[in-house]
Amino acid sequence: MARTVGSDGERTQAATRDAAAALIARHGYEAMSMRQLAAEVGVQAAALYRYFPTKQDLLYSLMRDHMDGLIESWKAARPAALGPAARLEHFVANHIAFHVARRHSTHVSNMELRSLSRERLSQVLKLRTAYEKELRRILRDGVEDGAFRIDDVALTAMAIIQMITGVIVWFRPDERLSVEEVTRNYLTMTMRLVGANAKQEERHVRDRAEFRAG
Amino acid sequence: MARTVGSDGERTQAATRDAAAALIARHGYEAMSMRQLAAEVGVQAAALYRYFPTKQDLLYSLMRDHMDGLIESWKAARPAALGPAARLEHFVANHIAFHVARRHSTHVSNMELRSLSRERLSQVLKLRTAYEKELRRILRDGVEDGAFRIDDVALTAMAIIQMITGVIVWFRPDERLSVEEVTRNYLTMTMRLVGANAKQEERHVRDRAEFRAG
DNA sequence: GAATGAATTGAACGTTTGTTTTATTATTTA
DNA sequence: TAAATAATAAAACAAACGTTCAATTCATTC
Repeated sequence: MARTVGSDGERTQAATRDAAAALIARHGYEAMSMRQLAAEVGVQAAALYRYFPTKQDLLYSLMRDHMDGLIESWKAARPAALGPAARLEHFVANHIAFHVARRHSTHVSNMELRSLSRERLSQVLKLRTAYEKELRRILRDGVEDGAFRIDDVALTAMAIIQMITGVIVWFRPDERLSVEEVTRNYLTMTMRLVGANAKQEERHVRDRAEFRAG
Repeated sequence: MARTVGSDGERTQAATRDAAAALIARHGYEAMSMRQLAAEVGVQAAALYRYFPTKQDLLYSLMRDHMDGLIESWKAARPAALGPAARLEHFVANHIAFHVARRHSTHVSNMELRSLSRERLSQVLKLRTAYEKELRRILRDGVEDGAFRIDDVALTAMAIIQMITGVIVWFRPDERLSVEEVTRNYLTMTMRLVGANAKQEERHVRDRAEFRAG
């Protein structure tokens, strides 16, 4: 036996990525064997090495794509000319939407950093830091123009990110709450968390209406 | 070679637990080998099997102890006769103090649930649920007596737990902020998150003073 | 000081691991 | 239709894995 009928490199590679994300999310990177992954894809283990030189290359590729996608998604969603409150709202909404839509790779990116080599770890962390910087910027702007009351911007940024990323730990889309309801709740909690006052909340609601109007 | 001079079962077992928590926290359960663990303890791998029948027994033991300790710690710290706001404050403070003091086993308990067998997983989850129930109770009480403004108690409880457990992801005790400062920040954020109003905040400050006085 | 039990070593077991190599077949190109 | 290339299977590799077992030495008790 060798090449099979209907075999297609691109399809195999894509199927490998999907299956790997799912398996690693469920069992962990170390617990997933290349043979197990290959079986899921419907191929022999050796075939995977045509697309990913090593197991760790596969992991890095998943993480890298996840982070690139996250940053890209925020670049596309972020409003340029709005006030801090409205920008924070967009940030939270985009973050939740992105992560809920990518539960598997989110789990991988959050849990398997320790399986990366030094250089690759620092590459991924660099992207992560850049992303977090966007949030800190929003918070700082909000403090400066009086929209937020925050004691420590860096600490608050970490708290918010932990909170809104944690959605995927308990949230199941087919249960009691919809993504929209969950997002609305987290938006409310976030705005309170940063001490956005009522007056400010009114203002950002107005901003949002203007933004959506065009 | 066989029994070594000064060897002591209890000491070896305790050292094994500590080393295992540290190694699993750093490299993951699957990535830690029994030989690696034994080397850390200063013993041969076979010796570990005198104290833990299998590798998974060791993991379960760590998690079990962690959860038991957490619940025990809350039982000892929780104030009986105070209002929701004061009780919430105690909950958050105790949670952060406990987890910061036990970074390693916290990491293990949060990351390695998937390596447990079905029955053991459900045992640990049962404890976890019981603990979370305590928080939900506080939140519900606060909603009922008007101290908190909360849309969804279950969702808010998860958000708070994710947020305050996340401390150990970024916090290092030897850096910019002390545990006390960090805790104070998280307390403020939590109280705002649940919509505790100023009037209520005053009240719980008074409660706290009374609690500490008596 | 002999007997008993506790603590550990060292070697070995069968599996499984990530990965490489070689051969073979399917598809595409000329 | 022949040649070239892409995609895979099958088998094999050494290394590492969790675990077991018998032998051996330290510590304690009588």
